Amino acid sequence: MERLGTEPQPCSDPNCRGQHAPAERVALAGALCAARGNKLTTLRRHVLELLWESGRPTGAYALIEALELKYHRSVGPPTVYRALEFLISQRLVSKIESRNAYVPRAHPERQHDCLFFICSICGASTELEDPRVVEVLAEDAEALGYRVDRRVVEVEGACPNCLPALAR
Amino acid sequence: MERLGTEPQPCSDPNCRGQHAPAERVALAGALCAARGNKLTTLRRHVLELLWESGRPTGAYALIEALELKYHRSVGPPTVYRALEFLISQRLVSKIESRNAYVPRAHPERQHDCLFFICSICGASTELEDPRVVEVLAEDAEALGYRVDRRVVEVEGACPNCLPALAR
DNA sequence: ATAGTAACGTTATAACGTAACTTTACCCAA
DNA sequence: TTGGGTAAAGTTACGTTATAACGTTACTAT
Repeated sequence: MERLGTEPQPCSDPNCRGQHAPAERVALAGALCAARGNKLTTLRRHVLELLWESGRPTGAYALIEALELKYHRSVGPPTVYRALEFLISQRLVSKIESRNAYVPRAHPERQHDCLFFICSICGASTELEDPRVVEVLAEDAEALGYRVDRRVVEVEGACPNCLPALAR
Repeated sequence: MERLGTEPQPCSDPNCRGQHAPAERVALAGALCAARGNKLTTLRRHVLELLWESGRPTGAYALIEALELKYHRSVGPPTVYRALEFLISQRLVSKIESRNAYVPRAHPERQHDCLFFICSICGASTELEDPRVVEVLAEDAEALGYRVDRRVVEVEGACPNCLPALAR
């Protein structure tokens, strides 16, 4: 395995849910890419930064607008989609399929697929790792004779912040 | 609860995975709608029939083409999307979010959300019901303080039919 | 220098989905 | 039976998400 030296270290808590500053996240991402022999170019880093700063699943076209606003660079859809493709391949980002939107991953160094809770009121999402889900799906796949390549697990609902507002 | 009389009865096996003829499925769907005070109109029935006959997740625009071919009726996107919306509301159809495609549900009389296995080679999908997934997600939601409204669980992989072809 | 390659830019278009308004079909009450 | 109400479907136009195809730039390595 690669040595990270004095570079930023991943958080050791599987369910910390990303309570870290965007800059720290992006620095770790750069280190991970380098260790894997890939490049987190300026464009890719900008997209990742915007995702961390957004705080909620963000669409590709919203990213295009944000790139213009914050970094004064005007890019076409293919450019952003390619950056997203790269970030996803590096496990730095996941797509939320039920929203056609993208979120940064808190633990890019991990192999597992994530599980997402999405609040339909405020739009925020929470990433979670639960080996039980993986296990149960693996058993079902086994019973069906399926080989599993990828899991999409998204739970839509109301988050703890928004629930009280609903009761009112 | 409503009485179904001599009308078609749902299959009693939770994991039968829809080994029934499309016509039988559509008849059951009509009975269910009627019992709920809703109408499975001709258009809605045609869409449902096409989905059963397709055998794999099918996009809205593919349905539009199929409607023209099989029933010689030319419809616009809103018409098909409205039919799909109705069928989903009646639990007769689910959307596969990771594919932007639609599948008929084997057990429309059940409340639960389904779980789907999708073969990335042949494109076929398999519907499954697994209370363990629901339970685990409910526990996670509880821990996060989330209220669950809807679950999207889609597993992409290779089905038992296609796996052998891959090894070759 | 220059050839190879990876990333990015550009144009156009495909694929998916919906808003807003009109028309039709059907039911029911007077 | 006729008119009025309502649910469904038709129509037009457009918004949103994603990709194909091809050109350009920039770095790397010899």
